[in-house]
Amino acid sequence: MCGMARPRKPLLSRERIVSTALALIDAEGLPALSTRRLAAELGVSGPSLYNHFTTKDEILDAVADTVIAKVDVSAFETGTDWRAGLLDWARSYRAALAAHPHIVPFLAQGPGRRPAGLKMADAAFGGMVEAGWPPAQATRVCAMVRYFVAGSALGSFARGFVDDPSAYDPADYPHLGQAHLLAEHQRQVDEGAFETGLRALVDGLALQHPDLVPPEGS
Amino acid sequence: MCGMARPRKPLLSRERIVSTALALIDAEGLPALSTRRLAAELGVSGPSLYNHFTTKDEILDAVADTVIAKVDVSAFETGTDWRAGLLDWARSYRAALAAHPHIVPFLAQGPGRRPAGLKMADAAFGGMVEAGWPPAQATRVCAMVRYFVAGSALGSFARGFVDDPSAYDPADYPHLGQAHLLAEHQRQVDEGAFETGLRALVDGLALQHPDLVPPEGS
DNA sequence: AACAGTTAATTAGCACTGCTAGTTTTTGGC
DNA sequence: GCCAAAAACTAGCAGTGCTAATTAACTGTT
Repeated sequence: MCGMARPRKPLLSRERIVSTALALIDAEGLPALSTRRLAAELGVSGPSLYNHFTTKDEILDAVADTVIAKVDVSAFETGTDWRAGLLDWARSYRAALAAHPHIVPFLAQGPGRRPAGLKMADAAFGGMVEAGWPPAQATRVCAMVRYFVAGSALGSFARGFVDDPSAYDPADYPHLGQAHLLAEHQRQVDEGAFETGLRALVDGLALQHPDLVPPEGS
Repeated sequence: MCGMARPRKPLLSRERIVSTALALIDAEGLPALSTRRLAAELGVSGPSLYNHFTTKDEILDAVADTVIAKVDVSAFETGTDWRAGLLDWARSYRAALAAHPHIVPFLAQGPGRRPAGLKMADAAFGGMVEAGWPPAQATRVCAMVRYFVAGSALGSFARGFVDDPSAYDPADYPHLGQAHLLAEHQRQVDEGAFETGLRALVDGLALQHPDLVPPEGS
């Protein structure tokens, strides 16, 4: 009987699974990624995936890892100003999430155990310490930047505000204009909120630690 | 036939469904909330829930709403310093999420359309405008605080770091100590990271808008 | 070269999910 | 007193993640 058993050349590989999973999520959203659907996309039937991953969450972890791996932390390696390092890192971080908005909800639920996330945290932490920050405080600063970026990404990319504000009674929200309810308006706000917030965060940190701020012309 | 049809007194109500759903989530986590399980907890069989809610997500939305409804925005009503308003709001917001950590991942995915969330945003926005902030910037500031709180809550409360760091090679992360991988350490970091970050955020905003900061002794 | 063990695909199916359809009985308004 | 709505029920559908058992192709040992 020739009922396709083991093929001459493997049909699957961890890489191929991860990349088509990401493509599917990007194209149709997180809930569209079922094991059967992903397998179909790969030209393979259902449980074959479990020869390469032990669990669906493991696949998603791998996908999340490739997204985080694209975050640029090079600004910390060159020994520049820590403020520039934080700004560059945070912007690159946000950009990496913006490139794949549909996976952000999953990603936000546990950025700890994935190797790329740890590598990123390690680089940021190392850069801050090298810039003179006490380790305990450096840890806090890196954590807060991560929180801010993740929260901002969630608020922006996920299903945000409502599309039809007419269902809401403006009298219930005396200060908020109708415009606040519109998704389009929300998108514009987010752009500014992230930049403004990031700047305020870094400025505030510099204010709390004036000794760590290099003199103007250097 | 006496096969329990409509009872004399209604067994269910939206309130009772929402409160036991929240209790179940608090006790056993978000994935434990299935319609059948929740119905069993209510002494009722499965699809009866759909007489009161049209969808499971609608139930979750209602649960999330009751959580957000506990956020205290009174600091904005009294016409105090906007900095105190922001600080109090953010802390109360975080406390409300910390009280029900298991629902945070759902809550973070779309805080826009729920009435309590809108009410909260309305109060914060109104307070900032009353304190002299231009509306466009007030919107941004409120959004960034929401992002920070949500991101912080997600990073802290969700399944964070790994429990057994021995599975990781320290050589891969030269700066991070083993302690960074421990959940317990992470929890302690979060406490400080939120407060430090919040302060930095407010300080940085005050720095960007010195005209909105009242003189010291008033 | 024969054998064994691992690998990578298959199909069948289990327990569970959210939800719909249709039934039955009680309630509340005219 | 009647009739529509409300609120419970049972049965069941399509879909979910995942396991078990099967088959065939590679790989390494003797």
